[in-house]
Amino acid sequence: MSPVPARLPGKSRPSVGDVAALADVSLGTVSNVLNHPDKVTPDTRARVERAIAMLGYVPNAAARSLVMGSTTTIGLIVSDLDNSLFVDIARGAESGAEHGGLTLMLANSDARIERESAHLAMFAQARVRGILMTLNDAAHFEAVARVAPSGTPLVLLNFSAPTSHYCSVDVDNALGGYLATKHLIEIGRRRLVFVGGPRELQPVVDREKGFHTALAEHPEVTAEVVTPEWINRADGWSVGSHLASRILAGEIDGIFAASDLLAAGIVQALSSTVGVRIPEHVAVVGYDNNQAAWDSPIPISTIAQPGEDVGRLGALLLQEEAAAQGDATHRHSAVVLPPRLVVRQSSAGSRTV
Amino acid sequence: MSPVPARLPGKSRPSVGDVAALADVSLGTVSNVLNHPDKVTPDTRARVERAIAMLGYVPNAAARSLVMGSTTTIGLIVSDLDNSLFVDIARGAESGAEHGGLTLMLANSDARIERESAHLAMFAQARVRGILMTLNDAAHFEAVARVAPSGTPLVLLNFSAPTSHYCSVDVDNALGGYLATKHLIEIGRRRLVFVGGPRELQPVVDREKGFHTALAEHPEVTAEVVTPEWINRADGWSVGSHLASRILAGEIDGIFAASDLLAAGIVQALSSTVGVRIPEHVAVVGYDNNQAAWDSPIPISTIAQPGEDVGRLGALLLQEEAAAQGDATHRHSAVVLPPRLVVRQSSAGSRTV
DNA sequence: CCAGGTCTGTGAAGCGTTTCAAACCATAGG
DNA sequence: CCTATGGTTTGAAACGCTTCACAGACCTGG
Repeated sequence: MSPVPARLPGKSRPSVGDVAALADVSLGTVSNVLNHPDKVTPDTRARVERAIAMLGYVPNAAARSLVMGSTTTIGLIVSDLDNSLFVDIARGAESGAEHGGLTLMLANSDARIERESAHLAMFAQARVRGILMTLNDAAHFEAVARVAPSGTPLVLLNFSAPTSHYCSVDVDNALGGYLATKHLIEIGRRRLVFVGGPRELQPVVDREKGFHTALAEHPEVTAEVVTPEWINRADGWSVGSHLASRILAGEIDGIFAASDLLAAGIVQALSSTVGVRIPEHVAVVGYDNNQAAWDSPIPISTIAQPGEDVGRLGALLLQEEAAAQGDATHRHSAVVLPPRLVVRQSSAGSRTV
Repeated sequence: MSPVPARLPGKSRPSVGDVAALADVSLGTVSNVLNHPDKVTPDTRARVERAIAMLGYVPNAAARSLVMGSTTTIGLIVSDLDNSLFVDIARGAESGAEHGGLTLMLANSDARIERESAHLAMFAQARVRGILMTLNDAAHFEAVARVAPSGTPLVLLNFSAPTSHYCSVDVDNALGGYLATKHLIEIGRRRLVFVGGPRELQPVVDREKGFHTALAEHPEVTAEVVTPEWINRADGWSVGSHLASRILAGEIDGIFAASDLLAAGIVQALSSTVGVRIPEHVAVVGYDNNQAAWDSPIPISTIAQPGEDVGRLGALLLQEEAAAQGDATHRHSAVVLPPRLVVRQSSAGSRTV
């Protein structure tokens, strides 16, 4: 009665053999029903399918991949599931994988090298078709390059491969920095501050580079750089507090922060400073388009990263590379996607002074 | 020179056989070096290990699990990676798995039944040791119960199994509702509103239940219930706008919202209403301890869910159940964890009126 | 010098699949 | 009635690994 077949305690799961016996056909036929249904007479197929249903047979992926010599899975290692950018990337990667009939296995490394290595090793043992991996800095890259399983295509995400041994999909952080700065200048700001993080974070360094590029085009704009310890809300808060008096003094009228959390902290600090108005006295632009940006009391302008595109494109590149295995003609490509500016209240309109 | 062995294009990956040949030992010995190093003489072991390194040999998990008859992996299906609660659960599950020497495979279903089924099927084929799965409502449970692979332990998370066929780890939403309401009453509020979501969401229904339980203990408190279409920020915003005038009129002095997003929307709407002060005129408590709650201009009191504990405990229960496979003495347990109140500015201190 | 015991290392069997050459069967044409 | 013809079905081989009963080497004490 129950669709769930009661399996005797001692009995292990049914195999093709059991199905074949029940349907009174050979092993090969059962396999054909599963993989080449058209090669089997309709009524034989029906008999086999009934047997499969009765036994609750589920193919064993391990056995299949053993004989096939490859799996139908790709692995993705992300560095921080708490950051919505990486969730977007995961989403994109999943859709890219699905497009090629593959399934995605997701692993979270918390940006810790030993966890990255462990997951890499695990994926290698699982003989995944390929591995997607987000990376934040050069140190991690080196560690990864050392242990990366040869023979398994690896595509780097959110990072530009310094060597031509890997494909990569990155977002143009310099362009993002340029866009943010340009925007501040275009709405009339002339005294800018870049608030960045530690030098180890390559993306932050690149964003600052874009900041300076935009400035180079506008000699009339003055600029300075503040480097907090990290790029969280708390860091933003203390930077904001420090800057408040100078803003009131008119020495600063535009802030570009290297992350939305940083920007949100700054906005929070400034909002609670009597007399400072955003965006009238100072315009603020963040980076990432995190929830923190639109969730802020004063919604914050930001640079949005195309996370889903990064993931999807990475998955596609991976499949391309996997298909070209052994074919020496494959050239690793380093794709760089453009971010885009999202204007919100924190930098709306032009200067009121 | 390079630690990465250049594999000839046509040649496939090395197997135990290749290692054995190079090290001049038998297959069994290589296997022993890998799995029972103590059964092998130190220098034989060294020879084998050198061969492994030279060839860049990586064991094939499929072949191993085929002969072993089981894998060392457990699967987790979460319904929404954008919600930090589920990320917490994933973290906990990972640590619980690790504790038992297992690895976690993470899949995201976006709360769509067809994706849940697909992942369930995929895990079944992969012969995972067991499956952890977050569930939001009874409809999903029924769909899942229909397709759940028999023979693979399944533990439900964030959901209380209505039947005794599954273990489950849930959070006591009624208690959470009770705690929130009790808190509002204790800081002196007497005219409360519960803002909930649609009836399909069991957790919301339970939270409301707790609301009424607390009220029953305090006949002097009046209460009403508002049911927006959904529980997002936008819904909160419109509820807040509606309620503003009544708050000014003194008809309402405490709000318990079924989610932090809802609460954040309400706070946002009220903050922009001239004359309404939080918490002086109205105290607000949310639910979930999402980023939205502490990120709000006025940090919002909330009920924090022990997501990591849910995940970790789930993983442990799963291992217990897997170990007891076939042993009829295993009783499925339905664990219910208590949430806890986090007081922030939105309900700080006592009434000022 | 030999019986008995202790370690090491061996190699065949088997795990659940897919594939592919060969066997089978029925039908149609000569 | 015999032989091609073509579509179905068969079953052995192979995938990479672990296990386990055994063989070989070495040592110990009598």
